[in-house]
Amino acid sequence: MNHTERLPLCSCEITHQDAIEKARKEMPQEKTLCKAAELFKVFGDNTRIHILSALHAGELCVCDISALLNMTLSAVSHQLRILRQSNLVRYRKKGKEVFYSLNDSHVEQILALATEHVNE
Amino acid sequence: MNHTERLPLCSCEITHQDAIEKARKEMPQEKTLCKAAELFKVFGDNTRIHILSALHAGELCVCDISALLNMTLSAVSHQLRILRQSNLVRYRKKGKEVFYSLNDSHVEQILALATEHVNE
DNA sequence: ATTACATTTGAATAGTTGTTCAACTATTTA
DNA sequence: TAAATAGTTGAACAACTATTCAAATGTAAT
Repeated sequence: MNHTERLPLCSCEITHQDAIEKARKEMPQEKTLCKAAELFKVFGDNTRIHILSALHAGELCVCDISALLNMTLSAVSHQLRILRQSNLVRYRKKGKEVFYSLNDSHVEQILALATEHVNE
Repeated sequence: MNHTERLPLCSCEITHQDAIEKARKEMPQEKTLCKAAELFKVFGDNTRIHILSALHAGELCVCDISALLNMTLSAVSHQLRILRQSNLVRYRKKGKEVFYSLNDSHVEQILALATEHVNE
């Protein structure tokens, strides 16, 4: 018995092995896809995409974002932490204020492509 | 008393009104951002992004996808429903089989941009 | 030092989401 | 018509996530 054989979880008998092999070869490597999913997960939240979109116009302090989105400072700060951890934003401190800005030109491209898509 | 006045949820006194106004003017409209967030939410799942990536190589039946991702038919079918509802995939039936394929060239562009991003 | 204020953080909670399991369609074949 | 098979669907459960609240930082002004 060949223990390296994949045990298919589906009960299908008919699979198109050539098509499957083609897909397997052409797909990006596992790690890349996982990272991409993580990236999209960050974009896939209404608050965060509003923050990113706002920062596209220029840097803002946490208070500005809070006022702009009409959300509590705490909620905004929590989301900013996630954006920081994903390296999508950077920040600089000036006195008591913290100014955030976009960290990566990819962000703007991805945003632009998405808004283009949703506008058909 | 002006009831149209926004009640800021943050306790900040210092906001940069000009920066806020600039952001407000330049941001896409609310509906667009929400739709974009919904789109990214769909991309932001490991299973779904694997499916989309696999379909980039060509159409596959549900059983193929199930075998390729080593997941149950049911789990795959549930995710395919979400992809269908988002108009990201289309399908054609042939006998008992259902073949899925990508529905939109934007999908491929967004995927490509994301993989480019995660590879620094 | 003390106060004031912008921001962060941790815990708690409510809501969302992905997978599984079992039952159900729909199509083909015998 | 009956059996077999590819796929779908709904309910249930576990895992995750966004917001709130309260408390804690850190910086500037008094």
